[in-house]
Amino acid sequence: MENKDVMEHTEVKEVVSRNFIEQEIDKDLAEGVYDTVHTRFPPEPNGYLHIGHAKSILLNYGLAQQYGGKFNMRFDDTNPTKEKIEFVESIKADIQWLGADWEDRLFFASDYFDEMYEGAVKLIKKGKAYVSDLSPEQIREYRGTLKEPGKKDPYSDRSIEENLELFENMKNGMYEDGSKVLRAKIDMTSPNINMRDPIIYRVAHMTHHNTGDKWCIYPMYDFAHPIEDAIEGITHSICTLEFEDHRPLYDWVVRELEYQNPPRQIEFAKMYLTNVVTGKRYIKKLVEDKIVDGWDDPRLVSIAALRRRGFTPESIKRFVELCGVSKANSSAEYAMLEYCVREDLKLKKSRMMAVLDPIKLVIDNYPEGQTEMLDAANNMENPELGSHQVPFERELYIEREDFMEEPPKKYFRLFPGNEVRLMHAYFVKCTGFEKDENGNVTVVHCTYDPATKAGSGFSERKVKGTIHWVPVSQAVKATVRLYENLIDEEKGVYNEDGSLNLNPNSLQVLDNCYIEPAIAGAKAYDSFQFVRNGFFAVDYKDSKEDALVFNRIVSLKSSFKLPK
RNA sequence: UGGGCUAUCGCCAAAUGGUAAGGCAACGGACUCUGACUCCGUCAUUUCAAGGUUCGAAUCCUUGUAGCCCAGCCA
Repeated sequence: MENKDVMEHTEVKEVVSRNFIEQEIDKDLAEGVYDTVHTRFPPEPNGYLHIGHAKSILLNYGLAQQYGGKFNMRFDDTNPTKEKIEFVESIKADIQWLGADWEDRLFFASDYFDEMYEGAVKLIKKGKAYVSDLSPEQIREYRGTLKEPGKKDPYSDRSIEENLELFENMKNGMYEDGSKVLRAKIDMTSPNINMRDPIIYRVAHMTHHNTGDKWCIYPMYDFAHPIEDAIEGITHSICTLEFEDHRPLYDWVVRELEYQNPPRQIEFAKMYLTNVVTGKRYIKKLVEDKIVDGWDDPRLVSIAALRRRGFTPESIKRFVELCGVSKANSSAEYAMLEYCVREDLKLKKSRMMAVLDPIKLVIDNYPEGQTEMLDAANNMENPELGSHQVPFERELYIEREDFMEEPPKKYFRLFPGNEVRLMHAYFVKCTGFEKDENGNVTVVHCTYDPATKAGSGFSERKVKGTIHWVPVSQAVKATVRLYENLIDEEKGVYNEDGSLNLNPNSLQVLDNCYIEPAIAGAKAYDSFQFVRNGFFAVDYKDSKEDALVFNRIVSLKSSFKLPK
């Protein structure tokens, strides 16, 4: 008996392998290097967050949760020339939306400027830092190249006293921007360029969004970051691969500053997504050229854009989990993101009916003027979501593509003589159709079978197709914006000339759509409608317009293709 | 002979010397009140390449190859 329980328990328990960061942390914990896990997300407030940041946020937050540790939010605002206060709020909002909770630990690197200054003084006193008068050009020259070692900075032999005085003068605003810097004295011949006496403080007479005009010297990332981490008691400073070469410097700083239990940096590969534009340069151009309407245009992958497009925090979290963490450069397929949102939404949201490209369906044997209210389950697979009423009447709108005059083989929808189910309603059999002078179908005629009412248990015969509809007299006219990926899936990101290969159909405005009355005016209705193989979502950017956003989440490839 | 990092299915990714997990995608088939969903099945004799060590190698060694990152007073 007991044995059986154990067996069942083992079977139920999913065997999840640990990613390399978890393995490193496990080791640290086992060896007693740290007795807790404390992570952080340290964006520079110089732009909006995108899907790539989501990975970092969720990774850091997830690790803290998993190990019962803490997660800090920190703005890495050490360069006033690039940062704007506006971004601070949007970044905070996005992180909260994603569900990463920093509790009361919201910090700014600029809060530590005093301690950083003291750290610099300490280095000078140890003979590990000096003030250099070299110009930016000279600094570059002396640094050497990737293959050649650098040359000794002629100012590197200044006395401690002189350096102390000079550095204080720097702080006191006695020098012009660019005229003096504080450099760490490490090794000008190091094969690692970051170790060739890196600049750790520069002069910048600029008002800082947080510290105002208190400072005119600002620490460089390489010097500031390890200090920020150490002050906050961060154990694992997780960042992206391009900082790998900076790790020796990170370790040098915490060692020379003699921090106890210093944090350690671990790097992972950034996440790229296929068929989307991630480069800031390109996004800027897209915005400038008015191809997209801003950084939160639903076709972009900023967190705000994904939110507008209908993605949920849960779906993004799941996506990040599915992608995993490694040190190999890779890019995930957009299809995986789509899978995650479908998975998240399919049991959670109501599925309403809407017709995007309407054609009239007349049920000739249904009494004129009669309306009956049909009960429509909000979600067939999840009864807990309840139901709502849909008025049914003689004239309905159906999707134009749900009728074909001459159907190809295996077409299960409406065509003369064929019977289909109207979702939530009756079976209807196509009896004919009308065309206008251009040969376009304008009206489809059919008859319905009262015995086949949904929910009646009718089982005499079956139909292969089911189509959605809305009642003509009560449907609400709507404008639907249909978004698809910006990049053409088949052709890749770039054209041969290097320009972006944009999908001309990435945005289609459909202004002749009809939605069922239940969602009329209910902008905040948290509904998604699976329309054959996609869904549309209410646009979250409420103030913008009353449009619904149609989002073709499921690839059209998986559906029945109409032969051309 | 600059340095650092990476390489496992179309895309992610596990395997830590014991005989290539899993997910996405794709493809069959069953089911279906939306051709969706669900279900069931298929999908790496081989891990960038070539040698070597070993009873045994994706894992260790050697030599190559390919890709990414680094010469901001950016982060």
